[in-house]
Amino acid sequence: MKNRITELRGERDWTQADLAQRISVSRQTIIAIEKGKFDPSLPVAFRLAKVFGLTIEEVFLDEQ
Amino acid sequence: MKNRITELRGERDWTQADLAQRISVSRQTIIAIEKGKFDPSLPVAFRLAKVFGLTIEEVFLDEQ
DNA sequence: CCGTGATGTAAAGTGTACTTTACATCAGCC
DNA sequence: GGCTGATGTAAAGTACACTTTACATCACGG
Repeated sequence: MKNRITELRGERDWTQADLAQRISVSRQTIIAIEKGKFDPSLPVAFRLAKVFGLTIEEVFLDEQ
Repeated sequence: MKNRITELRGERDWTQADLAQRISVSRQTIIAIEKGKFDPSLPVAFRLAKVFGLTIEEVFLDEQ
């Protein structure tokens, strides 16, 4: 499942460590999600959408 | 994380087995999610929202 | 009654989300 | 050249999402 996290994070000039702290996960988790190593859990997905002020559907691409 | 799955499934007169089949998970997974035993993964959450014709935010309640 | 369908519980196993720690690389700066 | 910050990789461990199988309960129709 693709996502726009690297892009959205860049727009806000946040480092991976910044974002990790904002949503209470480790930096490794951010790296893994950005690199597509795995999908976040639903609660983490909600926190990511919220921190960017977007909906989950706007952050994660449902490529069917 | 609360969800409206039991309610939405009921409105459509689908059994747990029906819904499980439609989104390609086991019936146990539906039971566990309805009973709040755990949250679905993001891909399963997307499939649930899609099968109900709603957004993830409309199916899952982000109680902060 | 008895059978059937829908819902539920339990347990054991597999895979994945997430953590912590440690180290590598690369760019920019002084 | 050496320091620092940002990004990345790797590995080991924990917690949780999901599966399969098996069995219990309860409502309903015949």
